[in-house]
Amino acid sequence: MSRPTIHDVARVAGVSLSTVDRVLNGRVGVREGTQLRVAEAMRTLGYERNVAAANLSRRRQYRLRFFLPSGSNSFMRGLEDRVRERMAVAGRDSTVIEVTTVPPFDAPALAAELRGLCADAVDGVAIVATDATAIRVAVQDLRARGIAVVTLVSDLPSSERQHFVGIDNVQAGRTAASLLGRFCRWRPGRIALVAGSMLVRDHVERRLGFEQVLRAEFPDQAIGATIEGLDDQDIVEERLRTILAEDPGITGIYSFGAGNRGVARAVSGLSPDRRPAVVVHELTHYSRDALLDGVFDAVIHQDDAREVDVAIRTLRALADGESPDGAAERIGVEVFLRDNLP
Amino acid sequence: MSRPTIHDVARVAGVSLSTVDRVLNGRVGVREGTQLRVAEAMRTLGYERNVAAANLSRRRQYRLRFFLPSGSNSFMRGLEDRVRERMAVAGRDSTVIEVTTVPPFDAPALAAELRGLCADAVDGVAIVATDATAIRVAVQDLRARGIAVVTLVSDLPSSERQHFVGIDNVQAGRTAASLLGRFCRWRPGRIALVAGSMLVRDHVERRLGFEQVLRAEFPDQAIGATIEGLDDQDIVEERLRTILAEDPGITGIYSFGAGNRGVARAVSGLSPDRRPAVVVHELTHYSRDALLDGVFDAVIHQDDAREVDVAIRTLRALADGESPDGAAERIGVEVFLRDNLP
DNA sequence: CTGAAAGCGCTAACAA
DNA sequence: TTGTTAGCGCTTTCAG
Repeated sequence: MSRPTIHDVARVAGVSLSTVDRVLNGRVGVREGTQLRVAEAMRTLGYERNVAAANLSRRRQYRLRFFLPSGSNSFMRGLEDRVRERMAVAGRDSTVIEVTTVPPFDAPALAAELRGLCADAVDGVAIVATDATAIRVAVQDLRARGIAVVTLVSDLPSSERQHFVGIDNVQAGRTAASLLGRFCRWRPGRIALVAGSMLVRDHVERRLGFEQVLRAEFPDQAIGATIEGLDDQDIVEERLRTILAEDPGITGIYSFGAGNRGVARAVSGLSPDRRPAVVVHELTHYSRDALLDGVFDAVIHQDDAREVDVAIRTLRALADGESPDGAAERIGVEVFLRDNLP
Repeated sequence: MSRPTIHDVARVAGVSLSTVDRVLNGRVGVREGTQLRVAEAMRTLGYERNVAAANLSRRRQYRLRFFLPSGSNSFMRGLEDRVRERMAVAGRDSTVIEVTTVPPFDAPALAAELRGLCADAVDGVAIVATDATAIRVAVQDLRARGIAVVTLVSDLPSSERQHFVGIDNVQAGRTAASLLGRFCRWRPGRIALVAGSMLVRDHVERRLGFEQVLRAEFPDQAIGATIEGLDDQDIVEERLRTILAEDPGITGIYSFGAGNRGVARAVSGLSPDRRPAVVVHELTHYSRDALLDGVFDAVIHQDDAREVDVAIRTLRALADGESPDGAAERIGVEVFLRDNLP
């Protein structure tokens, strides 16, 4: 009726509680035969350890640390807010969370921070990775010191991070093309691309996915001019204005970096009937307003609150030596229109 | 440094553990003055109860029960699968879950089941509601017996259910219009509507939202014929075929009931260049295939796995007398294209 | 009205 | 190699 406890296991195996505890936790100093008897008892009883009780007894604390880029990027600031919200209530799950911000795109700075971490002060870290060798090495170091590592939002492939919490950016690009292609279907033309920096892996992936789908499925839409806005709204605005003035055949815009405010300003200058369909990334205060004003048609989004939660759960599981449940914790590419805003 | 415990509170207030416990749990038999001293101590220490320890001590079990419609509706069967997945691992959170299926749209049957529930066998129930007075009364009864009640997927407004876990269907309809309007923007025509039954509240709401947006924002698209498919794929297929044959000006189809297979079959009979844009509800095995085949353009979805999780968390919180965190647990209207499928 | 003591399921010294 | 014992933070008898 109620779940079996170590007492039951001990009784059935004919040993003491401590012995059960030892084999349960894979500690040394138990004769092979005894181990087998205990394991057997567990199996027949269908024993499952009560994690809450174990944590209570052990006074277990999960000490986690988030490394986020500093700067004015709205998405990152939102992400930080979400982390701080979790910080405030993390005590309930016996975990303490800390945040460190580091200059964006500054691999040496991040690597230095990571190197400074002490294994008996932190159980796991979540990092918004910059794709650099220094970071890969730092991650390898952390793992060697027994610290769990997940990447958040931006991945670091072929490193020793144990998990990536974020969206598939190729899929995001494909989705954008799928939307824009349909939005412009009966009106052949060119779609302008606004990148942040093609040096950032996410942006390259988004563009790749976009081109794949647009080429294959929407031959009446060509890829027009591509501008690199460096995630700066003013640069984006100015270049985009120029392009739009030069080419009246632009039917759509896909912006896959930051600088949404620049896109909004450039587009809202146009007369409504000439306005192209616009798809951008990340739902923020600004992109939300642009959706509501009818300046943007769709926003491709990743759920930052969910990403933070998943990162926390994943790090806790990893710290306990469990393997996180990938499927359940997947972060999807979300699509927002004016009408399904949260 | 570590969180204060009732020991600390007791010491500061100059009382025993039991007294702290009594005021903590609002039990009777504590002099007013003592109560205040204890409350004061809690405040100054910033005491927060350790729920895990409390549940351990109390050997608390959350006993929850889901009532789902039986029948072949793919979405409901998927929902049931999700509940059963949770059942299997619920023990870890000291909760036991049971599922009861009842004939769909059969209010008396559901009401009878609910009436049979015993308060000392169940702490909370989640029901996929049928909008009927008998159910409202049954819910009132459950609440009177101290059982927590949430509605799932389909709400029962102005009843005593404590929470609704599901999407806003007006918003879903608006989103569909927003998509279809854009998909057909440069090609004036008529959009055909496929309802399940206009007797079901969800469907009425979806249609309402759809009309609102289509009328206001996409005047070049009229609302064409509306068919009532009774959630039966064969009926849907036949009627839709008729309509499509009669009216070559149909640019889009919005199907907001079940019967997706019927829609897919009717549409795939058309030559590709005459094919209307198609938006349907609920991502299932079938709608997924239709998306991949390019027969459907978009699917409006609600995340059933998430709904089940949220329902469980909400019921647990309600059973503890807490008020669930509405904002964090909101279920959004999701949009899937071929390219952002999970 | 208040307090002492036993115990929830598990872990961690410390003995044996 | 194994067992005994005292907690973790809280609840719950049962006395006082």
